[in-house]
Amino acid sequence: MSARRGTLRVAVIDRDTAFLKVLGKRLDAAGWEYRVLPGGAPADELVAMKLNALVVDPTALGPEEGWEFLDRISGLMPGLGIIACSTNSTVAQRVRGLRLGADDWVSKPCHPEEVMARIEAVVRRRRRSRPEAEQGPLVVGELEIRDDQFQAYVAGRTLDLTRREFELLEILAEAAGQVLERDEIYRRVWGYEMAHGDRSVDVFVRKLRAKIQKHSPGWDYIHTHFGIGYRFDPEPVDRTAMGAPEAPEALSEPEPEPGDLAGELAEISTETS
Amino acid sequence: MSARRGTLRVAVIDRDTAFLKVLGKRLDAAGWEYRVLPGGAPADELVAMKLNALVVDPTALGPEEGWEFLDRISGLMPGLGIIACSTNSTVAQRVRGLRLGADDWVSKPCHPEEVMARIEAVVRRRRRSRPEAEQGPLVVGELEIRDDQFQAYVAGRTLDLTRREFELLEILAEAAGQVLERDEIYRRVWGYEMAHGDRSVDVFVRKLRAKIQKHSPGWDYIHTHFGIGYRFDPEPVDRTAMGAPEAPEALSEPEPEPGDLAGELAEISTETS
DNA sequence: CGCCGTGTGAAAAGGCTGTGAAACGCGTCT
DNA sequence: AGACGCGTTTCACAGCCTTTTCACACGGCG
Repeated sequence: MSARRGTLRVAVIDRDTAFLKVLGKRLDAAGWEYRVLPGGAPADELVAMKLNALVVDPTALGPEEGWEFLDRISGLMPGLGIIACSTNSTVAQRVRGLRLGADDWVSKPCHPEEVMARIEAVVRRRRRSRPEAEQGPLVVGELEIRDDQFQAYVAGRTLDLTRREFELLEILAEAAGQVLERDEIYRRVWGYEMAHGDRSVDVFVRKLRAKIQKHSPGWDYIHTHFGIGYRFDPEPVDRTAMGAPEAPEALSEPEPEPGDLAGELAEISTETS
Repeated sequence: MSARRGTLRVAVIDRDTAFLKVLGKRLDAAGWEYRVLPGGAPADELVAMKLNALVVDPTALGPEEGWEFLDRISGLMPGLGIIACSTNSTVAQRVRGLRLGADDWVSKPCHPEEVMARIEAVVRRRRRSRPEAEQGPLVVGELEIRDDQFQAYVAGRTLDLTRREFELLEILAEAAGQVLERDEIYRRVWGYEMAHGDRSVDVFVRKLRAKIQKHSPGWDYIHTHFGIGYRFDPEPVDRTAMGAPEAPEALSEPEPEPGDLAGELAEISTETS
């Protein structure tokens, strides 16, 4: 996510000036990028910030709004580390917060160093379980996706993706092999709930496909799952499917052997049927 | 990993009997599988236990051994959730533990419910970040049902189920062994009340049967209960019941032996009588 | 034997997606 | 201010896939 390795991008939602001051100093010293938000921020804004973690005092948002926020934000941004941090919390509150999606809950007063260690632990937990180096440029098929550039490339040439196009591609590529529902895609890219009948996802998929194919024909990346959504999976385009009437069994087509994950996944796609 | 969904497998390394007793009671109540280890256990033994999480009091292992253990085990089993839990810890100790690889650090005395909530949070985060790692792709008979793909497979080959077909199969398979009434099936798949005389469920059961049998003949999965509904139960097809004139006694037919649960249930079904 | 519930095949209806283009919002340049 | 370029959103329509409906055959059950 972040440019440098070891540098994290964090947002802090709190009004506790003393806490903010002390924590801010430490964050500066560590060289982390951070931003303080006085109160709640629009969800799509938080999505756009590409955060690694979020430190939030639920009580700063109001008695009920805090819980709603935890619930909503954890659903909207899976992968974001959420550390709740409040004064005078009860066991029941902490349990509720953790169950709603918080990854950790620290009781104030607390040492900023410990808060940072817990942020690191939460973020590390996420990265560690992704064997693929997540911080490096993601390379799939002929595509190279650089999050530090907000751009994708093929053979070093830029695809000229717009911001939304890039974010859509990023979301899809990070969940490569997995089928994502339209609603979830919309929620994670646009940051709010999709209205019924909204075709934005479809339209952007089309634009993405066009730009990708222009630079990397010979590969199919985004597959449609009828009635569900889309799946990102780079695979060479199947030439046998083209209208060549002559039986081409001589040239061994890439028959997906059982047990081969790529092969399995390939057959799910709509165009296979 | 674990047999049932929602069930976690945990090991606790501690000597604090009071803590162990209280926590154990809660773990039992929640139905989690857990094991208490008095002291350190060989690393390979821990690996073999296929744990979701590990609760450990570093001080129970000795002044220095605790740190070494955290370091070693977190490196050895990335993906394992590690919750440290000790009395009278200092900020420096907690920071050190978290940096060494612990995912969370709870200070005793603590409420077992909070410990469990924190375990859940740690495991949840690990799972969410590795979607492809099967969080339980429900395997029954020769069938493999993957909800992250909205598809079912036999020997790695997709059944090409449509969305409704998949949802029907999922509902049935999750209630494997018990008979579901048409009304309930309809309500859970379609989301609203079934109109009188609606044959949709029947039609989709037929489609499902066709697609399943095409890929997995030799097994019966969906059984009809006259006047009631359907029951999902994978069982080898009974060749003796077939009116096949050619004597196939050479190939040993899988006779459902008495005492076998699947066999017993089988006799309830319509076609058996 | 007759009734009712279920299996089956196919036609009809409905919904979903691909696609091109127009409309809109926004910031920049002249 | 107005024109312009750019990116995003909305719209309409065609084509295809899915779902629903229907008619009929079959089989259990009283």
